[in-house]
Amino acid sequence: MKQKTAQQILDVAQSMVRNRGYSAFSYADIAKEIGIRKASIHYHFPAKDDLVKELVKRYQKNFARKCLEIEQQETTPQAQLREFVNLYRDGLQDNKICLCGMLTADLSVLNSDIQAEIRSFFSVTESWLARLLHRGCETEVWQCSQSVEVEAKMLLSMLQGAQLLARVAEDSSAAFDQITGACLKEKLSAVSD
Amino acid sequence: MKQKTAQQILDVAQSMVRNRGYSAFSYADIAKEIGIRKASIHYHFPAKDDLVKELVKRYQKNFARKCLEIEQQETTPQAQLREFVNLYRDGLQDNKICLCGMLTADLSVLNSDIQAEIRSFFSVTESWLARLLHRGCETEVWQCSQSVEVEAKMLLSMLQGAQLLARVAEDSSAAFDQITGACLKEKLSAVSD
DNA sequence: ACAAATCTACCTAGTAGTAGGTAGTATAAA
DNA sequence: TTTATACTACCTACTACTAGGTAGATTTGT
Repeated sequence: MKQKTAQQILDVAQSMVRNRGYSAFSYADIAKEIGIRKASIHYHFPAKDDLVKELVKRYQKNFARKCLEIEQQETTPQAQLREFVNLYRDGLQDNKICLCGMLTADLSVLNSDIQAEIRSFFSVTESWLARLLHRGCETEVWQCSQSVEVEAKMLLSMLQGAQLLARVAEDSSAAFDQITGACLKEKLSAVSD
Repeated sequence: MKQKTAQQILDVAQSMVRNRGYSAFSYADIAKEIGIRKASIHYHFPAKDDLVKELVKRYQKNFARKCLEIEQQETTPQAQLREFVNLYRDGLQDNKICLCGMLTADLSVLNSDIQAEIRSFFSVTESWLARLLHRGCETEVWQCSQSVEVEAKMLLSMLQGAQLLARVAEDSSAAFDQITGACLKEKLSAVSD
């Protein structure tokens, strides 16, 4: 039961950042949502930046865990790529985008500690995706016209952009699927499922 | 000379929104930058939302004009696509991204008027790009595996995402070029210039 | 003189953050 | 076993400051 409130604060904060961004949520918002006082949040996270930094760390940890789970499934690279893309569908129907995607938009108002944390997130994710693409090329499941690193950057850009553009559509998830589906079709000529 | 201050306000506001986002700039920031008082800004734009709405309208108008200029150049579709992508390089070195891309991240804190204005921007841009792709397909300059509309959405996503991800790189413009360059290579097998 | 534009001076409501206090719980000493 | 100490997790009540916004006087251009 220990640290229950702290977790709750992080959960609510994450939801708010993913929906509104860094500058558009306050300790008062979180306190109201949970039903505690602002000061209690300051007890767990002295400053807003402490909270957000912790948020990014936790997010990266969870994301890395999900990636590892995908990696450990004994399926084709195509299926793994599809699973990876599916991670980005999470929260879309509630107008939430990737925490780090949102914070990248807010990057210039964040302190350098958090900036570094965000950079790290993308760096790690990019490497993971590049490794997946590399496995696909090695097993000749698909061919990579350019370096897997650049291809990974491209895919990541497309995913972040698709999340963003999905927000302006009536049905966010459907819009996201349309865009990424088209991209997957190109990357993975024929997918079974 | 009429409306000189209003233009100046819009210019500074645009720069700030593109850099920090909607919630992270204030009338006080603009006033300080220009060297006038907050109240003077309220004279030209009674509420923040009036200012931002005007901002989006002006942005769309300028963007549409640039697109028209590209369209009227008597070059290949490839060159026009390249020119279009180049529009998205503007401001990157100052950590600025597309105004509407940024505001899409802030979408849930914006009023429905501005939301509609942003939706319109993407709708128009998407149509323009789809038409360009269509011309390319018709003249058999390149082949479109899927509908030009979906292809346009995909490209737009990639551009918005590339702008976002470019922010976390040391050299934003270079990162942007790397990502989009790879994408253009795929789309435009061989480009002359 | 008139009107447009800008000013000073203010308001209300919110922001992050702090000071100090209070239950309840765990630990340690007598 | 009682008592003293300290810690966790919250609270109320505040500070200093910033937000968007307004009223009304003053300046500026025609």
